Amino acid sequence: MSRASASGAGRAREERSPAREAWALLAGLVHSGPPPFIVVARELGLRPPALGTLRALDEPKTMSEIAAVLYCDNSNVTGIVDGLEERGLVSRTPSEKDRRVKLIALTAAGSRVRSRLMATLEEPPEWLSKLSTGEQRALRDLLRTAVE
Amino acid sequence: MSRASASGAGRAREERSPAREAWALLAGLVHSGPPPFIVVARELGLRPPALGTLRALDEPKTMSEIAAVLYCDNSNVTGIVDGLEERGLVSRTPSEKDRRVKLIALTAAGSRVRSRLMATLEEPPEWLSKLSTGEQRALRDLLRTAVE
DNA sequence: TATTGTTATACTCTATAACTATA
DNA sequence: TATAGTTATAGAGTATAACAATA
Repeated sequence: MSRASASGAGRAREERSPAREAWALLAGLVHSGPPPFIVVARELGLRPPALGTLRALDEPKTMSEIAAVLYCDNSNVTGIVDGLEERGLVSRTPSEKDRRVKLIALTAAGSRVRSRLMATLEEPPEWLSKLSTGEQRALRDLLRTAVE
Repeated sequence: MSRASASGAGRAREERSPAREAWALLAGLVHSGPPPFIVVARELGLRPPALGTLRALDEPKTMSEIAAVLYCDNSNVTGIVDGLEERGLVSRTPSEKDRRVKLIALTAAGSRVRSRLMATLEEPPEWLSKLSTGEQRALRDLLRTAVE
């Protein structure tokens, strides 16, 4: 029996799924260093959910929208925004259209903190920077295709 | 002035750094759905740090090693392992070489939970599965290069 | 009635510091 | 002395349920 024993369709010279291998390789690369998000959170003296809230505030958002971004219950956002408000990083104002809704927006100080955060997160990791420019372009083009 | 105004070396036809764009595209793809790790944690009734501990236990590890994987203080691991031990998912036994050290190992039940976890995490996301096989191979090869 | 956000509660995660038991 | 792990403490994150205000 020299035929492949894997479960895939009947393709000669069976190979391990390239998608699965790519995904495993990517996980290994991404987890190879300290998680940037946690590192930045410590530098800024904020906890990850608070930082995730700042990241989401590219424009003002409601409490519910923030809960959706954080994948947590609505009730948690109250405390998280409370903390950010006490630090003077966000403001909380009722919407004029529907007074049940509160709009959370960055203050000037919050905008500065968010800029520092985004600058760090947008910095490519070492494994990516060390690829050749041609390889970086090839990767970029593949990811553009994936985004469609 | 038709020359590029960006800060890079003097290359004609300046382009945005392909590494930065690739990194931004990747972040967008990875954050496009609910975080699998959090989803699985809820399904299994475990919190992310407890799940991260199980994931790390491909073989027995010390408390300190687990703390390093979780990027948290040593003292936190006590409570996390306590919870896993109460659920019968891990065992805690002193090392024979150095009795200060405790070795944490999966039980049979813990091994089953870890298998379910890993099966989910290893599943490629939709954006990757929908690439053509050729594109998947090209991505895999690029990532192999990055790993070296 | 339904929805947005808050409060109350209980539990988990987290860092710091002090402690123990080994080395 | 130094190290591995624990305990104590205080504060933040989390889900559930009940609630107030608004729609």
